[in-house]
Amino acid sequence: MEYDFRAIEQRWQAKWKAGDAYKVTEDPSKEKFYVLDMFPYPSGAGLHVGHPLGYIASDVYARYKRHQGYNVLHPMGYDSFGLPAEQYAIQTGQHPAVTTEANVARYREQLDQLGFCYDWSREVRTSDPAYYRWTQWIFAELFESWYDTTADRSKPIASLLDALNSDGLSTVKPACDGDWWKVLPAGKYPWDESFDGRLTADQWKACDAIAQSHILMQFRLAYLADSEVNWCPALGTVLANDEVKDGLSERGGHPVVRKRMRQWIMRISAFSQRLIDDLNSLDWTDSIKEAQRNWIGRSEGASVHFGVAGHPERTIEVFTTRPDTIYGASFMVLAPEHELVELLTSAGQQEAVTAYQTAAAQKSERERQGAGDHEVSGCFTGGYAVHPITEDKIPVWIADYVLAGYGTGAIMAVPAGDERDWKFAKAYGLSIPAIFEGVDTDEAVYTDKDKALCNSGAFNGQTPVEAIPAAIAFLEGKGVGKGQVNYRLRDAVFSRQRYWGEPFPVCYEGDIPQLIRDEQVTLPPVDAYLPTEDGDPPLARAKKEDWNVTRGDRMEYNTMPGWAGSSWYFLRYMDPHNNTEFCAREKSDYWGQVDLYVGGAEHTTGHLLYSRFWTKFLFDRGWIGFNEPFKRMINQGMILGRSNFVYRVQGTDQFVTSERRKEFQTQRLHVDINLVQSDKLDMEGFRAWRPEYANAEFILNEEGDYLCGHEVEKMSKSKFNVQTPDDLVERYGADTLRCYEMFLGPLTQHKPWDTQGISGVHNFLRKLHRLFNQTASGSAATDPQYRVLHKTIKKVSEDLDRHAFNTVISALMIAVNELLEAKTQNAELLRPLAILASPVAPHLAEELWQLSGGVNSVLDQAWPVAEEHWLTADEETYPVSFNGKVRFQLTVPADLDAKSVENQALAHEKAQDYLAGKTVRKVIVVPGRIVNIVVG
RNA sequence: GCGGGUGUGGUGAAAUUGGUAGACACGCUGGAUUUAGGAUCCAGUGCCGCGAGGCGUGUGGGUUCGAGUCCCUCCACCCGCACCA
Repeated sequence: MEYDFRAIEQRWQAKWKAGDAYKVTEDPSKEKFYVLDMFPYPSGAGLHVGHPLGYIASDVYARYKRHQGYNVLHPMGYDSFGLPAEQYAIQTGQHPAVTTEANVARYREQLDQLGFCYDWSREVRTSDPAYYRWTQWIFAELFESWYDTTADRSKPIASLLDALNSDGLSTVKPACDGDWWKVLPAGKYPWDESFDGRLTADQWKACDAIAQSHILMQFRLAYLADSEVNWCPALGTVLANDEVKDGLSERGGHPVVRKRMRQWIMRISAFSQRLIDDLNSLDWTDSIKEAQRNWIGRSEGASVHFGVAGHPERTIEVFTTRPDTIYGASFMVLAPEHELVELLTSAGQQEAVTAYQTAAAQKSERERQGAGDHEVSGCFTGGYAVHPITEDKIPVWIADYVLAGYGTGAIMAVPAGDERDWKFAKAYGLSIPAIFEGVDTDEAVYTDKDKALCNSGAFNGQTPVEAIPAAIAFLEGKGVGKGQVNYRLRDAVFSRQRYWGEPFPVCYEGDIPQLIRDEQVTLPPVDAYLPTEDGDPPLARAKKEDWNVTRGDRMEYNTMPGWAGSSWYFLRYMDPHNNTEFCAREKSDYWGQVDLYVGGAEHTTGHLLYSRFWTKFLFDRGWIGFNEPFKRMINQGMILGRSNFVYRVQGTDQFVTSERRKEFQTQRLHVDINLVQSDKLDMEGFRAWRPEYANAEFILNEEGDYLCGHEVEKMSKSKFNVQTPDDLVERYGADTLRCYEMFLGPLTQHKPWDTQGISGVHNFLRKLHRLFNQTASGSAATDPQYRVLHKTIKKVSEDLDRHAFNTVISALMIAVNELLEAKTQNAELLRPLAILASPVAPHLAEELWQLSGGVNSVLDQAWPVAEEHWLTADEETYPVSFNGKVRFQLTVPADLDAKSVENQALAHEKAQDYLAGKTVRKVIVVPGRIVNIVVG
């Protein structure tokens, strides 16, 4: 009987669907296992063969865990808010929901044909109001929370109000901007210029409601603030730091500039240390953990206050990791945007400073970073700072290389010990005090830490390692500085000036935002998906009656960023239809952390950071019982395309075969891989492909073929190298495609797609099918056949445990080859093999399970156990080597002791050739492995 | 510059604790068969050599009876971050 994969796959997909085979419910009697895929953004292009790689791997693992008796949660959904649908809407006027719906349907169709074991009753879509209602709820709870830095926990805002009313800020330390009282919007506050942030209960109570709400805003975890944001004019929206690459937007590659805007912001920075510390509890690769640490960017050092000459009441605060080098600070540099620039600038320098500031503001982020080559530029303010120890007056400059967004936006420049400061000093002729013993820092900068300090007062003779803590203590004693830990991680901008995202559950009364919590705010229809003429976001176009809720003076016009919905979706799968909570605590207690998270490595840094942040927040507030979302994570490698090329002789319609292209001046052109078989071009097909090739003539090779060139590169439409899973499922079946993608190589590695190899895997499934079709009643299984089975059980189980899916397929191939060779006909023996094959080839496995007399579905069969006695052979064959070179094989009884093995090896007739005239110095016998005879 | 990773046949790769390098496939070569197909079956296939044998896991060294695996050096490529004080 032929392997009719179409009939088999259709039959079982229909039966599984009819029987709800993949539906799971909480079952306290069973141990749970949560296997999650990164849910896709449903793009219009559909899936290519690279997309399902991770889905197949997680599916295989989920099925394996189910066989092992776990209650497996394996859901799927869509990250369905996003830019492409909106941009399509801008162009066509079609509502993004319509585009999204169509794309989702297409994705579902493609996913279904691969036979995944998703429980589709748990599907979520981030753009579904029933879902984003809870994204809005989490936002609202963040708004209603503050971060207690003493307890290192998020707490409800009510507890902060209690504290403010009774003790002001004397007993609580909420996470906030350092100088929160300086950035308050205009209003009436009961304090004067000298206020330093130590708010008393009386002052608090003396504030009116508006002032109180402004103050409270400074402590909320979701807060509104004017801040420098990454503004992308082409996209008309702000972007988060991780959405900007090299000063260009990640999507579309448009220039990004800095702009000051009032935005919703998430206080993720309060979680910095926990986000670093808790990485230790996770089973992730070092590279992902490192990327997280890198992004958070912790550095230890000191904050130091320099005086301002002529303004004894003001100080310039800087952060430094090298407080030991403070005696070498010969000038200061402020970011051009620094608030003290105005005060410091002398009349004579005013013009130059303003020009420099203007130029800096107009530069794009990319230009400002010098696009890699770090040119020095700066401008003297004309003002001076006072060194906190020597009390010398040192000049203050502004320069691009000091970033407003890091530290305090100001540095003490130590040219002797810092590369950039040194370059800057050289460029502008500033002094470079020598502070390292025996180092001429006039010639080159010295950044190592193994020379003692000099010209450094009390620190003279100490190495930096000793001097750093000493310097911190000294500065603290003098009251001009203190030890400090700094993080690169900034608070995350949470507003987007787009239509296709979650609307905020917020309205405004004046400029005071009010939460709307009793009714869900849904996206109103708009007449166009572009900003208004006043530059307001698209939602400002909605008329009052278009909103389902209108309150206050106006609604919030911004929407939430793409990462909002994807930061908690793994929780919603646990309780997807709950309309009173985002997820019932009993459900999240049962399902717990994601045990295995599979996805691409491309955009994970931000996603992981944000999901971890929200998870910690929800944990702090007691809504879930774990503080990290993903216990273990695997990044699948990218499947690369294999492009084909034709070579057109320049200025002609002639195309030359790859072997002879050097004889001509040619132009290399991508050709559709569907027109190429084993690099041979279908010339007729090529002519028919595109009108400009209709008259193509070919210069062929000796065999009369046209051979195409090839190269491995990313799959993309424009390279005509996209392979869709649909074609392959049609031709070989889902099981073949699943097995082939797993067989291709280690999951985590990038690898080129090569359709040719698929025939080997397809053959394997045909042979497996044949093996079961040759069973005969009454035929007994032999011992060697049992050994093959149990060896395979062991190998497949171990390989699945360590996610080595490629060798699982090899092991099954070997088993099938050997069992066919051994003419196995016993159904009893074969049945466990169907279970072993079921994770990778579920349809065929089910068919063969039934065929071999299995009861119920193969899906629920217990995973077979390898029996030890079948794993040991009666005889053992040792490779016998002389001085490490294997010379012959020696077969002995398996239970023979090492000494006897040694004797037999030495007595072996072939050994005599190698022993002649030599003395045996040593014999090593590794039981079950090898015999090595050392002669000399 | 910093951090992470990878280098093994013509190709994808295997070798889990140091123990026969190249399993399993693809491709290729030869043969058989055939309803001529992108089918099936058999044999061969790391390199050099007629052979015995020698050489082989990016380079060079080291440890060891034994190294793809451990240590040091250098090289190449890929990915992430990057004027972060």
